[in-house]
Amino acid sequence: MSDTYSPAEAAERSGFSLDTLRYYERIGLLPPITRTSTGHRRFSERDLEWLGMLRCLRDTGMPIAQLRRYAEQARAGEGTIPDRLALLVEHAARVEGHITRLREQQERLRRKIDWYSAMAPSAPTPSAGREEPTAVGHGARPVPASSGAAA
Amino acid sequence: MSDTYSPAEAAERSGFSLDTLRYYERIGLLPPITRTSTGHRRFSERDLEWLGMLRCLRDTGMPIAQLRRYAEQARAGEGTIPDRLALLVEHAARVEGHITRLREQQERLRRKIDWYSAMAPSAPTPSAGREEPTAVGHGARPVPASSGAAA
DNA sequence: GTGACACCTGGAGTGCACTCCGGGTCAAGG
DNA sequence: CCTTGACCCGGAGTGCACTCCAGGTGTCAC
Repeated sequence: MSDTYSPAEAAERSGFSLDTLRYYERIGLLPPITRTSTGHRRFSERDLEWLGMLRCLRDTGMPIAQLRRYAEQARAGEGTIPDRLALLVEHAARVEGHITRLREQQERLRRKIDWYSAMAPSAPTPSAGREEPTAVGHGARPVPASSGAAA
Repeated sequence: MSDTYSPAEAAERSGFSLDTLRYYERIGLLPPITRTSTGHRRFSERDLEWLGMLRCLRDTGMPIAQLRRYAEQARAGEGTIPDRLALLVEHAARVEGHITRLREQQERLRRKIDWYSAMAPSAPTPSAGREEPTAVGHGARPVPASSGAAA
């Protein structure tokens, strides 16, 4: 218990680079990390757990700014739990949507690949008017790019 | 047939902004778009289909540089079909991996949300030593960030 | 023919999330 | 002691993918 980790270990275990760990601490995604008497960081088990959460949220596309709000709330105590809950629920919904969109596009990709596969090995310039399936499915996406629905 | 579209229509149908369409033409993701006598672009049905493909690949995280190679090959004729096929297959695999990772993280997120839900409405600072499930599952990710496995 | 609006160009600017740098300190084995 | 490698800091730099700008031309309904 009460194990601590060097920056290098923390980096390895969290998957963030050393620079990123320092950066995260600077911008407040991490609490001030405990230091040895000579100023070297020592990451606690708790820090590592928190890094795991950050990893999860970053991997699912949460922007730094939002992460910051979340970190702030987490530091502010249990009164913010409803806020944090709302934030996570909303995020999970976005992730869900993202996965769905990704799957649709993956399906389209698959069709294109099938078409290429039928093309590549056997048919040497058949010249038959077989159109490329570029426009398969999805009746366009008329979203005027206003909302920040990217990632 | 042989419908054409104004830049605004092309933007609406493809979901790219006008600026992005011009940018894409400049960097060679789009072939030189047909112009009216006065220099205004007219997008063909074919252009729109190609834009749909670009949309699919961008949405699934293919970087511009790779898209460029793909566009180049597409312009180079049918001899490049095996290359294009390989590129898409590889990309589809990456997308698959990405979806998988996303689902894992989504699951973790769900557990965290459950925990917060149990916390928020009923328990007013119970002070019981119930640890946050930040570290649930996944025995860390010891990847030293060397390969470009992000996105 | 005139006002409103769409479109043109090249180049500069933006936002995000890191990543690198240089110059210095610390820790530990031989 | 001395070297080697991990670590410290603030700040500058990078890469990506757009996005905006200024100044000018086209189009079209009224």
